[in-house]
Amino acid sequence: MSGTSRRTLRCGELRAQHVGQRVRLGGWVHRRRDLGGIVFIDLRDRAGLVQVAVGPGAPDEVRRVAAGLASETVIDVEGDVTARPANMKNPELATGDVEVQATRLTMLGTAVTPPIPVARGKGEELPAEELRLKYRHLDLRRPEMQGNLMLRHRLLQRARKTLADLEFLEIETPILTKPTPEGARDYLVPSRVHPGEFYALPQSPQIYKQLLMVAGFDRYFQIARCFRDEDLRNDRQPEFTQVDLEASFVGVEDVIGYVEQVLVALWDEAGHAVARPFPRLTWRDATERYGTDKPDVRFDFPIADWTAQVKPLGVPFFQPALKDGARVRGLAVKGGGALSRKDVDQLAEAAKQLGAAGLAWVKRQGEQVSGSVGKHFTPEVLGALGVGDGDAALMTVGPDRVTSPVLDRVRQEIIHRLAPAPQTAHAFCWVVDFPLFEPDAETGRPVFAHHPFTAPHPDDVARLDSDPFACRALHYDAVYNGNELGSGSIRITDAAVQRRVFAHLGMTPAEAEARFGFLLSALQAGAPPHGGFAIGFDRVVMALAGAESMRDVIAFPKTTAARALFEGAPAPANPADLAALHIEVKR
RNA sequence: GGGGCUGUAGCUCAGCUGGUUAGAGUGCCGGUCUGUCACACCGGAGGUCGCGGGUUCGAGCCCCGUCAGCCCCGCCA
Repeated sequence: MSGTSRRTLRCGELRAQHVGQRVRLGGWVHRRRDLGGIVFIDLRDRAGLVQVAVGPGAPDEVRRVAAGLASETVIDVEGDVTARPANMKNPELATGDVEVQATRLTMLGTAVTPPIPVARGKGEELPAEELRLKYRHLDLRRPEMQGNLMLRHRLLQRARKTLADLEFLEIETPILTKPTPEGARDYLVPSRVHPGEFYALPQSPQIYKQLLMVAGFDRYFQIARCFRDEDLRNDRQPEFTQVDLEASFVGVEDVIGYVEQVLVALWDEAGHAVARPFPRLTWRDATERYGTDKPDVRFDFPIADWTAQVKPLGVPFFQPALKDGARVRGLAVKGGGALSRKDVDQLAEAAKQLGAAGLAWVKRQGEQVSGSVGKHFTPEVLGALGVGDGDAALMTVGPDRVTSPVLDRVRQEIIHRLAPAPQTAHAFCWVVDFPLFEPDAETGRPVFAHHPFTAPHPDDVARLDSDPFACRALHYDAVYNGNELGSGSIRITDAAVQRRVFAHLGMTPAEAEARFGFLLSALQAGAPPHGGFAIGFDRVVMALAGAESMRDVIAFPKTTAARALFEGAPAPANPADLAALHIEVKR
């Protein structure tokens, strides 16, 4: 299959079975070892490395070319595949049992000395990320990056096949869409033919896929590129890929079932067996036990409410907050005695940065109790909290909105520092029963926690106006080892309910009509019950590739300042082009 | 928008309390070498210490500003 008119097969595909054959190879000079009388060339392509030998018996022309080959030159080699003598095999190389004795050798593409190395020694540091992005064509040649992108390809194919087998139809939706006032900032595209008007790049195909359900396509999916003009993170790029799906005549169970099948297939593609169904926990339990809506449930190490046990101890650090009705919450750390004073100080510093008053700690060594609030605790009290010999307790006090993120962070840091054995390698879970509203950061007024098309929980619809914060949404998140892999919901299909929701967002009926009239009129045209999900595909690849950064699973990613260093985007526009778009730039 | 870390040879880094001519490994160039696989050995070239300003007799090192990359908070319906 890999053969062409200019090669027999790929370099990395050679095996003992090819011994005796004459082959023609094309590839990049990975490394060259010139021993004088004999030259070895490691020739590389996407399949791997093979050693080409140019010995004293090779034609003079071949020896002359081999002696002058620079790294990363593209060459065309013809030669005989020979078995290596036993003591000259290289077990670290898939092709290490054989080598190619070159009989013909030509340079196809000369290469200047690469500014960053492609071939890297064991333990050698990677070049600065800035340089890796600037010389992306070289960075992408590295076997690690080739492996990441080849895995990404296989996962994409597997997602497609899995959904197609489940009778989902792959349908494309527009990239030039309508700006939306809510949610993330839009990337805007000016219209040439309509002065002063703009398209937006989609933040997700949300409304389109709902329209496809109204149109009767029943099950839709798309490998969708999405765009959000927000500040970036290690796992957030301004353009990213979702495995987006939507289905009709479904409930929460159906959608969760489809998504589990896709995720299990993707993990299988990467060689990991994962059991279904995934465990579920409610949003309330997740935030109570883990302090976050994306808990890492690989570790059975929950946050506990210790208010009842700690309040009677009269610890000065806790008293003022306890008077205001706050709770003391903490973590019983098995083996926490191993945490150094420096560890604890750093944890406390991190806690303060997240708004905690501080982080109180106690260590128990037999009958000895020490720590910042140690003198208030006895072994008996600690035992009741689950803190045994050699363990530690870390705790803080305050409103849940502060203690939850603080203890989430502390819990993650402790897992990182003490590196306990996980109970499972691949811990999926569903977080369900999210609240429909959350308080606005400034006004405290209820605002939608998700997008405004999410259906309220049927048991809570009656409380929509009277007690909005108590209303749950038919919204669910897929979480893997503490990472949110995606979210979805059952949608509102009643136009009247959808109008009420828009009114909740502070939109007048006229505004709702102007912004979402096309959705409202669709819902009145006979809308089936429907719901869906979007899997953050880049995060899936990150997890399965073991990549530290999303940039390592995207061929041409942006920097944290949303720049493309390779091609140099964004860039100032030509004044004539701006004029044609009716745009004047103020600086 | 805010905070932190980093920026010294092509690359990865060291550079003490501010003090003479800024170092190492690797890559590159030249040489020796017939079994290496990060080949080995000998020799050599290579520096706007990110950029701008300031303090000082003197700045890679201290101060201010700025740019870039990375990490985090805000943000991401």
